[in-house]
Amino acid sequence: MVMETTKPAAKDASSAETRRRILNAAEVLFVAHGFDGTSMRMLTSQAGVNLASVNYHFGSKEELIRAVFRRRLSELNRARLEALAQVEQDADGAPLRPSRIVDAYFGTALRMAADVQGGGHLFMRLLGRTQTEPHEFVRRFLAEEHGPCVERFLAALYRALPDVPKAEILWRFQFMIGAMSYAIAGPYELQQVAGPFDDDNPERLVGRLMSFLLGGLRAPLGSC
Amino acid sequence: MVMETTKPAAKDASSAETRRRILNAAEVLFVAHGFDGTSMRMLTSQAGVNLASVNYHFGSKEELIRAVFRRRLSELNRARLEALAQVEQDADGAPLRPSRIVDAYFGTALRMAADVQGGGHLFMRLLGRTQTEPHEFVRRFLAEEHGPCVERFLAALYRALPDVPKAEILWRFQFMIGAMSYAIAGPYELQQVAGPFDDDNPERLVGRLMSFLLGGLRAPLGSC
DNA sequence: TTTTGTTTTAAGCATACGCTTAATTTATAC
DNA sequence: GTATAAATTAAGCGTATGCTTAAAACAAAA
Repeated sequence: MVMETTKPAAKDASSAETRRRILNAAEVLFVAHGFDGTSMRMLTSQAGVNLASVNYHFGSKEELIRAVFRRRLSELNRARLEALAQVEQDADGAPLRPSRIVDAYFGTALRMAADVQGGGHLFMRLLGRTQTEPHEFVRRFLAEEHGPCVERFLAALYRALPDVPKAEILWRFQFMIGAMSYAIAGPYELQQVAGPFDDDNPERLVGRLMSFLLGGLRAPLGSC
Repeated sequence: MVMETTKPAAKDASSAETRRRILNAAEVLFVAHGFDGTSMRMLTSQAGVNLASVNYHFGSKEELIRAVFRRRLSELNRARLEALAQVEQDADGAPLRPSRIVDAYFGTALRMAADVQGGGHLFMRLLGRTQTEPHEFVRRFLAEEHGPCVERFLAALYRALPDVPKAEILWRFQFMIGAMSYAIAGPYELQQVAGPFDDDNPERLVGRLMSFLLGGLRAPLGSC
């Protein structure tokens, strides 16, 4: 199975290329038709590879799904933690501003989502729908992948907002994730009603969402 | 096909009962496994009816999906419009307070979602995932069903917030829908990280979300 | 009771699914 | 070159899918 005596050389290049094509096709089709709605035959023909390639390279459809997420998610969460570290460094011991924490988490994601040609946009749309994903293995896998990153951000928010009950912060974090997901998914339904938006510049979307999220995060606690 | 000479009597009761059982089973299984993940055989056996019943009563699986949404959505949007009418009546000609409008739309939905035993909770979870639904006929159908209601609420918000650009209101409405969806879906992932919430009382959830939404809606416009 | 229309039932059809397999091709190592 | 491992290919396996159908069961009308 594995070449043990010598280095893989160009052989792996071919293998890696096939894997890349499969992952890219999977990203496109999973967003468009869902996991169940994307058959191996659709997928492999879109990728221009043989039907058996997915099972050869990834083992199963389920493992392919995991690989699709893994590829992008590790980079996203790395960027998030790096941004958070930068915020902490800038603060230089002083308490962190909540707005900086929120930007490190959600701003980083939105900027990845703005990367249309690199595929980040597609992936973020895929990621946004997984909270309510029917397949449990997907939810479980994502919870594991996100876990360490989310943990650190929550801890940062607890410290930055010592007067706010933790349960409240957790819920508001949940709300913010929802708002972000729908920001990325785009206002399909509203456009049907209100006509096309006069402004759907992705640059401005970051500012719009950030403003909204911070307003929500800083809202008074009691009932309104 | 249709009994024309006499009134249907008890015959329809049986028919309606079968339909009701199918719709209820569909709601449960669609939430748990998605549309594609729910087969006609799963569905009919859960409902305790014959496999052919769905096609007999609804025509196809696709039409069944539409019927599942129709049943609850007409009631939800009726309640929303009624709540908005009440707000307008209370205002008695004066400008509406945005918080009242938001409550009429999102509070009504959340209160329906709090109705666990009546099935409203299940349905609202189903509804929350449809924004990013792969099947286009579902998104189109929902846009049509929601259209008139959303249109009226947007118009109300435009009037209540004359200084805010319409595009901004539309986006914030989109963000609010996302936050609500995730509020209803529940913080599954965060619970994995932060442990079980010390408070997930659905009563308080309404207050929590309302506070967050209003904070977001009233946030300053410029970049932060 | 007979008739008429509605609903339920069991069996089956055509097709699509994920995945496997044996053979072949391709590329490198010796 | 020959040997060896990796990757690709075409064919096919067993099973599940949505849906149809013809017959049976049922209920109300005449």
